[in-house]
Amino acid sequence: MKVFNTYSRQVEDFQPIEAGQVRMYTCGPTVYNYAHIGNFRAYMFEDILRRQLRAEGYAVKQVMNLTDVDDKTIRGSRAAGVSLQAFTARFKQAFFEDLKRLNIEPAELYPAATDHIPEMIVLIEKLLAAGHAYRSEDGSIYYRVKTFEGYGRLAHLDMGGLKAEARVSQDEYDKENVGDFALWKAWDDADGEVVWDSPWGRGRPGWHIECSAMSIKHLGESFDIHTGGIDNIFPHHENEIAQSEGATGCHPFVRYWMHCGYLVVDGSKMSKSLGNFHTLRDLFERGYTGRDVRYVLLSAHYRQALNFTFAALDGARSALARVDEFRGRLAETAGAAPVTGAGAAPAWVRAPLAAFRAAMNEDLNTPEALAALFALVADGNRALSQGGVSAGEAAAALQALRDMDRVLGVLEAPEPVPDAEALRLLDARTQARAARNWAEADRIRNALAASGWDVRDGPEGAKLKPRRA
RNA sequence: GGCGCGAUGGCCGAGUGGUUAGGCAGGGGACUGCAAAUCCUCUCACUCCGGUUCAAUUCCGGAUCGCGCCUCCA
Repeated sequence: MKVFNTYSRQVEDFQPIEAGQVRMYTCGPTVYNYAHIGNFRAYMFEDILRRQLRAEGYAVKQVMNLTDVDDKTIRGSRAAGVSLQAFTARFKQAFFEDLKRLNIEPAELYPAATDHIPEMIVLIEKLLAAGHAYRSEDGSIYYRVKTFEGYGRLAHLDMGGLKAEARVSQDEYDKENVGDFALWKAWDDADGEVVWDSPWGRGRPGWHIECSAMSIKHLGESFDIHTGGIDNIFPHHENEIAQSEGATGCHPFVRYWMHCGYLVVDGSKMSKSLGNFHTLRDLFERGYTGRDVRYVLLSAHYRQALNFTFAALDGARSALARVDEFRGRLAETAGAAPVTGAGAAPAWVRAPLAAFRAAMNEDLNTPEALAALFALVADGNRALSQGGVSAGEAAAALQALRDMDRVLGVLEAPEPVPDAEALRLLDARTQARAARNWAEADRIRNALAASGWDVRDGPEGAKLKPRRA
């Protein structure tokens, strides 16, 4: 399997530290609001990555952090007049609900920042002892960036050329250098009751330190993959490297850094003022499903900017309906036929499956993988129409779809079964048609449509299909 | 100013030094009592200007346009 490593800016062969076992850390949500679809692009990318790794036979241990203490969560909880914990609990729950609706596999572990304050303090003490950090007058602790050789390497930034401009906020006036970043923030009024004791006085952790502390604790001082959106490259991931390697002396902290591109909406960055800001919940209210959204997120390569539009969402729905239709045809042909060995699969099943796997192993090329899926659909439909498909072959094709869906997670969908009343009406219509009573037949067809069923007349009689929006 | 990304047919979106990406939409056909759905099938492309090459959408240079990062946004 090949993956693009941000650190080297190259596609590399993936080799885990421990054979057969992948340890990966994925930067999770800051739980101060409902996540938007741009956020979910990252979680989707990570889901596809872990699914493909598993499909290739690796055991995966994925750790995704929950940032439940930072400026935004503190501000939000104070505005809402509730405790930080109560405030973030609500959005943690919403986050997991959303993941489920997108059919994103759960990570093995979801550590929360507030549960790892002692580990962060230990890490900061190590950095202080190593001379990588210093205490400022107000009791905050900063990372002394110039002591870490190679700082800026991940982001390809030359820190020497950094302009000392006015982006330094006022509460950071006592840093030695503008590039230095906070490991520990001394308490101030805005923090309210959000405070922990530390060897340097009361305060709270900086943002970056949590990921170093939690990844080291749960994955070790050196692990395989670390992911996030490209906006995390700098400063967050750059700082993580400096903190982790600075504290442990272990290099490399991470072997493969992987980042997904932005999601834009109608060609523009998502923003509330443009009215193109969408949470997952907004889309559900408009009648779209997690499956529709998931398909759209799969339709572009993860490193490319993805243009999210409602036209794409509608297109996703149509495309998935075609796959559903195909699976239905296969199931009828397969009947109860057993899935035999791979050798029994016809070429029109084997070739797309091989192409699918090759595409996914080439740095998760999901658009090409979807093309392989549709090659299977088209070739299979053609074969079915020509009547030359055996039950065993159809079963093999169904198995191929399941194999693909192990990675895509978007194909299988429960189909509602017609109720007794609908079946009775269908039967009545069949009799009306036999009597050439077209008016009555059409009346029943309309009645069925009103109750959510489409009637499909075919060579083998009429069938009911759930009506699509 | 520094670093980096992108420009593909109506829309979305892969890829390749010479041979079909794919999806959606649209046209045609099959099927049907009529429909719908479905299936089959077809049209439409590689921002511009140079260069390398037998051959460039693909490589190199430049231009134009769009976008991102440069201290806490996935």
